[in-house]
Amino acid sequence: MPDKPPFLSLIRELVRCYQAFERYSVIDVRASGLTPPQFDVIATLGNTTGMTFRELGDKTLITKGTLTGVVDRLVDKGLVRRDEFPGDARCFKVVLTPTGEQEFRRVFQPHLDYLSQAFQRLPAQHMAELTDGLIRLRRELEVSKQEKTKQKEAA
Amino acid sequence: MPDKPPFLSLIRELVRCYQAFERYSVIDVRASGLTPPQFDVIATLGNTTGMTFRELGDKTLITKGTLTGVVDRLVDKGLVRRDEFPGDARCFKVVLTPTGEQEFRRVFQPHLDYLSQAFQRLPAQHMAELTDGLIRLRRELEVSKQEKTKQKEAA
DNA sequence: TGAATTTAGTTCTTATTCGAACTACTATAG
DNA sequence: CTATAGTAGTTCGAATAAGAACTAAATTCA
Repeated sequence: MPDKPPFLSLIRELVRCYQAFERYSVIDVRASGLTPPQFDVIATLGNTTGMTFRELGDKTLITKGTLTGVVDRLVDKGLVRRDEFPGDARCFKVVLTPTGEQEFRRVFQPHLDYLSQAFQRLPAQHMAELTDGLIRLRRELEVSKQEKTKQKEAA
Repeated sequence: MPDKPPFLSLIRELVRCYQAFERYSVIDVRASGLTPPQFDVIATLGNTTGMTFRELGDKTLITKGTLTGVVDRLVDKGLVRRDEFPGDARCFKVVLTPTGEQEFRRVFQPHLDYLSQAFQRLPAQHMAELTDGLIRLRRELEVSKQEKTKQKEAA
């Protein structure tokens, strides 16, 4: 059996580490009564004056078709509102309602505290190196994706 | 504004890096006519004599409820079969059909080649360090999750 | 100005995704 | 041997998820 190329190990560990994080995080998120995407939206809208679907989608990485449904359910729960967007009638400004603000304060900081517990035993130096490594890898992936997309468009 | 704790940057980059990888990978996977989970199942069953739902779920990280549907659709496509499992009437052995084997050979190695292109510019040393860092982080997350789960059970 | 193009959100379809309840079968304890 | 507990898959319900088609509004540009 030939040696496994190093990039396969890296992919494997990237995926497993991400999943381990999600599995840890979701325990606390679900306890709040919100789904992970709903939590993500509330967390993103907190301490802002609201934003359009496009902005919200860019930050949460939720595609617009999905975002419509997520926001709908948050509106049903009374946590979020679609406001007019002055100057562009195509847009909405998605804003936390007072109840939504309250919910944000109730769940956000505690969730950060919860997350921080899992990182306590990692030296800051180690975290910084890992962060840098991930940034570099992401750049490579984004560049490669650009190249592939261009190849497609050219065809 | 206080400094952002290092663990938040790390989380952010872990998530973004993972998503960047998925977005790059999925371009090639979709071109094969399979969905990502379907591709994952085919890739996992390739070069094996088949395995139970439980094994398949463990390897692909797909939960059993989801796996039923994924396997159903692969059966519909003629790529996979549910065989009897001798000795335990509760189990199936999920196996690639000859068409499935053919599909595996058609898509698997080319996908690895596709993936490897994105990693070409990263030094092997760099990949190895990043892999190690991810493993350490995953351990911390798994340990923390264990602790949280135990706390819940105790309550 | 007016046609063509782009952009913002919604809607629709198909496929996951998870958790929980359920069925059938197996293993274990007494 | 039998009541109980555990395991393997399926089914169900609610929520995502991506992409494509669609509507309405804004922008470009001839």
